[in-house]
Amino acid sequence: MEEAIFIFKNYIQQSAPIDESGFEQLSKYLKSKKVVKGQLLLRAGEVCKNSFFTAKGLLRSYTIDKQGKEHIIQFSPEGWLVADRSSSFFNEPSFLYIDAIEDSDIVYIDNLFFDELSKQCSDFSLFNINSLHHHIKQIQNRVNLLLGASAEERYLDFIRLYPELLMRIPQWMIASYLGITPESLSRVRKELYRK
Amino acid sequence: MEEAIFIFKNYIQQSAPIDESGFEQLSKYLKSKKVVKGQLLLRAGEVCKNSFFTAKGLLRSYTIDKQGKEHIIQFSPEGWLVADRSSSFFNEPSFLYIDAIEDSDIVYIDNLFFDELSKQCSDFSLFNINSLHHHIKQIQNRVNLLLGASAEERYLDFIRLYPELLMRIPQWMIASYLGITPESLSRVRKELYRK
DNA sequence: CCTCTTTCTTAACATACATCAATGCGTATC
DNA sequence: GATACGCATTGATGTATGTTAAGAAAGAGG
Repeated sequence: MEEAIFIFKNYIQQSAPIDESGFEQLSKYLKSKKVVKGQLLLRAGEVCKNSFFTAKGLLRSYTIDKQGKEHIIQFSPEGWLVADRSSSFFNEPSFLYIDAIEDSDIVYIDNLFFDELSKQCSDFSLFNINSLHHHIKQIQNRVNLLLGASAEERYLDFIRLYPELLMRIPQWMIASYLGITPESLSRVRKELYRK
Repeated sequence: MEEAIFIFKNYIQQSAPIDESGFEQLSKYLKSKKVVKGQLLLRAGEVCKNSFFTAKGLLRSYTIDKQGKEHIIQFSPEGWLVADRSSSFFNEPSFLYIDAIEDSDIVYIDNLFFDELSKQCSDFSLFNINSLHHHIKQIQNRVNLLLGASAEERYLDFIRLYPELLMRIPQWMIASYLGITPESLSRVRKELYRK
């Protein structure tokens, strides 16, 4: 078994008690791929047919607005799963782009994988509902910060939540995630040093 | 059966084929209440033990930030269900307030109602997953607007999405929902008349 | 019907953040 | 090792939105 798939299997087994042969059956829905820095995995307008599990490396998902500006929605380092859930679930064109920030080992997971797994294993659908709630909580928190917190506060929150990502992600991307310009982030950081 | 409960029953039956006696059994988890304008239904810090179904009237959910400013998260007119899902699901203190914008008829739905209903009726858990995805889609869209759209664009989007609420909600609340001040919204509107 | 409160509007002024432009630094590329 | 490119920083300036304050309009309550 390829290493990326193996790592993914361990990830799944944490939430669903599936045995080797059960997993084997589902493995037709999985593809391990190496992607290089900058490579696109999903393009806005496409229907999202896969989830992407990062075995090694780092992905990002982002939108592009009318003025052509990117807005980063999420980072996805090792052990994370990323997809456009709405697009998958409703079978609608995605408005997300997903690409690689670093050379990465990714497992492409066909949506059918989760359907099958849920059928075989009720623990997994519980896990799925759990992760939907986590997702809501996380986005909701982001809305709150965007509504009520300054650039500095949002940056501090980012550091608190994702300290290990700080050195791996270029600052202009962090700025994009925070909803500010790279110049502003630079100034925020300068101000924080001063203190 | 009280009218509010009756309306709620119809709402449920749209997604779950439950018969009278089945519903009767679950009705112990339901309470119909009249609430007056301004009345609090949920306070931040409490664990959210209920969902609230609006049979008549209008609710709002909101947070209060460190500086004491309110940020409206959601409006909930007739036929809508509102709750702090994260708080209910994870059994954590809520950070939401919910109160009534108008005198309203509300059904208080104990969280157990949905648990029981899901057990009895698999269609309903499907409905539930569906609505979780809808929720994610909606919040995600809001994040996008906050990241990339001007006050005017956000206002126009609000009008597009909730035209029927425009006259029922005071403008300062709409401003709060949009993440701007009432004064700014007033200017935006003036500017729109001019065009 | 009058009073009191809340909401909306307008204006002057303040500020956080964006934009534009220049510079420097690291590091990939050949 | 020279070139070039992406990224971070800094400064000058611009702009959308916030703040404060006042008055007008609308609505609620007695």
